[in-house]
Amino acid sequence: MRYSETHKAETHAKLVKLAGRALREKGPEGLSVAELMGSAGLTHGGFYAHFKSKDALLAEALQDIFVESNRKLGQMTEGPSPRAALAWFIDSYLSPAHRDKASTGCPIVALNSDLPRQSRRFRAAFDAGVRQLVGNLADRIEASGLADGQRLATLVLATMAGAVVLSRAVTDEGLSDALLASARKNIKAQLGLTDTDEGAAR
Amino acid sequence: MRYSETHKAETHAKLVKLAGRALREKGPEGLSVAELMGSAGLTHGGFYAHFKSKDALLAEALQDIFVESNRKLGQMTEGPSPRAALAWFIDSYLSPAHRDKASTGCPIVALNSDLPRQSRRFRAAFDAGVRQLVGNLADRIEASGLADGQRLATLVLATMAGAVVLSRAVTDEGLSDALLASARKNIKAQLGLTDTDEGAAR
DNA sequence: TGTACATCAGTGAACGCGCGTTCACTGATGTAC
DNA sequence: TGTACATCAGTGAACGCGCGTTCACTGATGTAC
Repeated sequence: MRYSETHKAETHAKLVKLAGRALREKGPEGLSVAELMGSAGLTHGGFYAHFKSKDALLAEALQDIFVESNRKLGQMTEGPSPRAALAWFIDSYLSPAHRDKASTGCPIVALNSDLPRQSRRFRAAFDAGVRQLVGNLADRIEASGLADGQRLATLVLATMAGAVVLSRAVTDEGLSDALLASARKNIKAQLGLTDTDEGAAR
Repeated sequence: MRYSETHKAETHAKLVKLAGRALREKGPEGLSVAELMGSAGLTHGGFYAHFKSKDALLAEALQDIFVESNRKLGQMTEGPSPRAALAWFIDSYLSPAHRDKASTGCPIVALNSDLPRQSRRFRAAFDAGVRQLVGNLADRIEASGLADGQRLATLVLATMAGAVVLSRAVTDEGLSDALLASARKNIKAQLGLTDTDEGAAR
């Protein structure tokens, strides 16, 4: 079975994408090499033609997740005014949809408590990703006319991540929704944005 | 080797305490039965004289952690004025010491991303613990003369947990310290407390 | 008072299982001659 | 044009390991007679 020239690279990319989702759903320990390969329609032995080790895969998958997150944030803020874009980002981050779908959500929420037990490599990728995201968000905040973007961005991201974390932990859905809504309102107020639900909330 | 009447209960309590620390340090999957028993000076076989299963231990350890957390919060708020007590709690939650010692810290920060993969029993214990903590905090907030304690307490806890989560993820210590400091300032401002570092911060 | 027996927290060998990793192999196709 | 060989993504059996869990056993002490 000879394959096309791009075939291996395509398989590799597919594995990274699948791993990114499995990583956020099941965590680094829960992601199994055999299961991942199976989900791509392959057998476990082929894994090592693509990655040096499971840890190498995890780091690559995490990098890809952050690249994707930053790309999405960039996309969001292309069209509308900086203020509307910011409101939209906050609404979508603090939406019940984000809470309910960890597999495509923010890695900070999905992976933070696994972090201390992971390899230096993985933690470095995480750190770099967070910095990028904060920097990106800081730019949007300053574009909205606010000073001290870096500090505000860090604070906003921490608050949003904490709110989603807690909203996932709480069993009562009404309470969980209320928490997200009140976080949306609170953060927007702090950024001087009006809470008109311009974005994707609810 | 016959033991005193209270011996078994003492051993049981000791195991729960040790498990509570190991749980926050290594996570539910990282905590090994054999290692736990070894750390108590026992062999792994004896475990099942104390707990029906590993999962039963995890749930019991988690309950104990939350009981302890609530006890501490109660203690803190006994002596001083409600406002000073609240400031003290915020400072100690957002302290570098809390960031650096997960094994005795807040379970929300240490365990949140493991939660979705745990048993119903474990998640129920977590949920109950969070509710207690929120209720407890809401009481302190209302005692400080603020309305809407429940909503504020949830928001404050989410923001604090998010800040510690992020401060643990960031490698740069200066940046991590700054994040905690700015969260302290921000939360106190929202609660109408002056940021005079009345508590244990730095 | 002395002996036989019951108690029971803890021991340690053994189990089945899933994991990450290795490696000799396959087999369809491109290339050399 | 036809044959022999090289290529290489993927296969699948096998490995060593640590895990949670089971269970027959130990042995110091309290109790019964």
